[in-house]
Amino acid sequence: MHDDRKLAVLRAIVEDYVATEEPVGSKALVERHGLGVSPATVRNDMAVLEEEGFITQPHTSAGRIPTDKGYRLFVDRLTNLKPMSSAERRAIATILDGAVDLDDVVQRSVRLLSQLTRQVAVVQYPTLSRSTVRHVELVAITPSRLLVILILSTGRVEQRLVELDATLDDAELGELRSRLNVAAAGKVIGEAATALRDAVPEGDAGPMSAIVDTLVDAFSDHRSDERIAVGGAANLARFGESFDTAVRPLLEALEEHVVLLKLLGEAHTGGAVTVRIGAEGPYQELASTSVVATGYGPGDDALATLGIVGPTRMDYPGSMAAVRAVARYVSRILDQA
Amino acid sequence: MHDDRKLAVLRAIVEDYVATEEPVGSKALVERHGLGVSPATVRNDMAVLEEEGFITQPHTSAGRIPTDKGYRLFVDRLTNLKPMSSAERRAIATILDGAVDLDDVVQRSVRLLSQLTRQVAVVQYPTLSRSTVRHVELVAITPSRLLVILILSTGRVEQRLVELDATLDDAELGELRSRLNVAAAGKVIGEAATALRDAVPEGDAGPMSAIVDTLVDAFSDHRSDERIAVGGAANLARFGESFDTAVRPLLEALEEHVVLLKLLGEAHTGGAVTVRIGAEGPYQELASTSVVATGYGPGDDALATLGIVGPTRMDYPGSMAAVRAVARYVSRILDQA
DNA sequence: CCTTGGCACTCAGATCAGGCGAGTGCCAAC
DNA sequence: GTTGGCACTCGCCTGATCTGAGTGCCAAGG
Repeated sequence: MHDDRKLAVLRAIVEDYVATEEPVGSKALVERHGLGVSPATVRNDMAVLEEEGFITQPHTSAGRIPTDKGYRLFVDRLTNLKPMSSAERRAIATILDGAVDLDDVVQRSVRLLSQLTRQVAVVQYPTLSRSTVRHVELVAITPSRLLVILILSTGRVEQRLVELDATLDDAELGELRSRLNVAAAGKVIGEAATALRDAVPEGDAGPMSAIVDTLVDAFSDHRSDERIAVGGAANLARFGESFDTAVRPLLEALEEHVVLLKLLGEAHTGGAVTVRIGAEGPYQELASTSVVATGYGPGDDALATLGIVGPTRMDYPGSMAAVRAVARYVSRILDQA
Repeated sequence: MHDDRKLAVLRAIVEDYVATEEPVGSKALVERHGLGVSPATVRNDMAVLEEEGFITQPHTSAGRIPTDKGYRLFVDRLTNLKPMSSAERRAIATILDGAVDLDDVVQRSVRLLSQLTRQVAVVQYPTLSRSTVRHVELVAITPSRLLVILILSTGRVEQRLVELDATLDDAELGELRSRLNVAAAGKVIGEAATALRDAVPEGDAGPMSAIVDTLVDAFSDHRSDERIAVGGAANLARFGESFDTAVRPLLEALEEHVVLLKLLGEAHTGGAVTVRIGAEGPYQELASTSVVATGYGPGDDALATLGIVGPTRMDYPGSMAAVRAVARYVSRILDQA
């Protein structure tokens, strides 16, 4: 038996099943794909594939459907990323180029990804941890209340309100501002934190100390690391079938941003698009969903992750191509900013 | 026939149907509620209620369920807002008091509302349109690139990047900054826009002009008016029943923030909690969902709207109480800020 | 005039049997 | 190694039957 024909059969099964959502039988297979052999031959191949665990029968008198292992093989060895059509490329470019700020880039990316793949899209906001401090700004709201604004290289802006014991005039405020910026500007936030701490005189309990505390707190505040945008939940409606086994757990996971981050996080391996299929990894509740994700960020740094979540029965080549294309384009935009 | 008993029957039907999700028959009714009359009597009442359009039969040999009109009467005349338990009050207080900034307040409110009501919660970010300018800040990133930061009274921060033809030193920057703040600070954004325009010398094409253009653009940018937080979508899983008629259109609406805003917007009538039931209003696709919403904001201004969306068959008294409680508490927090 | 027990009637949903047909596994022939 | 033939399996569709909750109506009682 030709080993590559066996693979061709697997590929055909995956493609048909993804397209039709129905178990695929030997006869339909040879008709739809020009395999050049008889159904009987295909049946033999399928028997072997089943024995090896790549496909399975939902019930005795039905066709075959791919197992997780089958999808895995398909993704790893049989997938040539479907190149995006030029229309799609143009759509990505025009939609993302219209963005006015970081928030908008993320929002648009989510929307775009969900439309391209017709799946649920997830985009993590660029993390603080590797970004640098661009500027610290102080704004007096009243003489004793200060708004501390932190501007990061990624374009993210954090703000905190500080109540002071003392009051400050404009000159003192200006002096404080410049001391803060000298200490922190241009540094990665980890280093900025220590530099700021060092800039506070030993035993100081005045405004400077209070502000630095607030800033350091803002640095280490992982809320921003956990920020995530989700879009295309309406696409869940399309897998009306297994509501309880697939849709419900997924909806729950989408609310749990921590879980989502973990799911996406598995992807963080270089520039490649990562695929998690079915029960791979933890989260058994999500056994019937797959994740296609990749890192993105300016330069070669993967500051954050974006991807899609959908049923294991999904169009992997198309999804992977879309995820890669969007990630590349977003990265390019972040480069310019 | 006693008219108030008829109403009692309607109330009982609504309560039972909401609780059990099943059409309620005359016998079950008298058993569960101490109506003090026989099933036959109730049947007569029900026949009248049906004739008047408050209840209906899904099919001949079934019990009754409330119509939209029935729910409407129930909400308008038969509902005493369920007071929140003291535990619930405390939960609201502790969760919302922990918020660090406006974004966080909104996020927490959504989460809270969805948990209290077990429905999908929607919270609109406070709108720009009525808020005032607290401060304008300029930050030079390079001598010719400026980050313009707009801080509003609601705590919202908008930022824009401006490319200048000229370069500016620190002194010039400071002077510009103070001119901008003199013109805009403390004003409602509409007035701030005209004041800023007036502050630009006739025919000026320099930095001041470019910055003012950017600011005015940020004012009129309605993106921020349309910002919305959605939470608790997982609760949709609970109405597994009518997936296509109820869940799908709702999921789609949740993505369309414009639609959501319109839905919530109908609520803007003073401090009261507004209820839209089923096919009331436009959006026929949402015929089987109801909206419970109310305005909120500092003082008596309703800057924005928050509420929940769920099946017409929902616990109105509970939902209304929760919406009102959260809105009040959020308003109080905005008062302090 | 309202209420109540009685009673015949209706009809959705559950249960079951029979038949259909897609798909399989196996085998003998090429 | 491939192919046609063939008996077999079994999920699902269809139609028939049964059950029971719930109704509408009526005649009797307060």
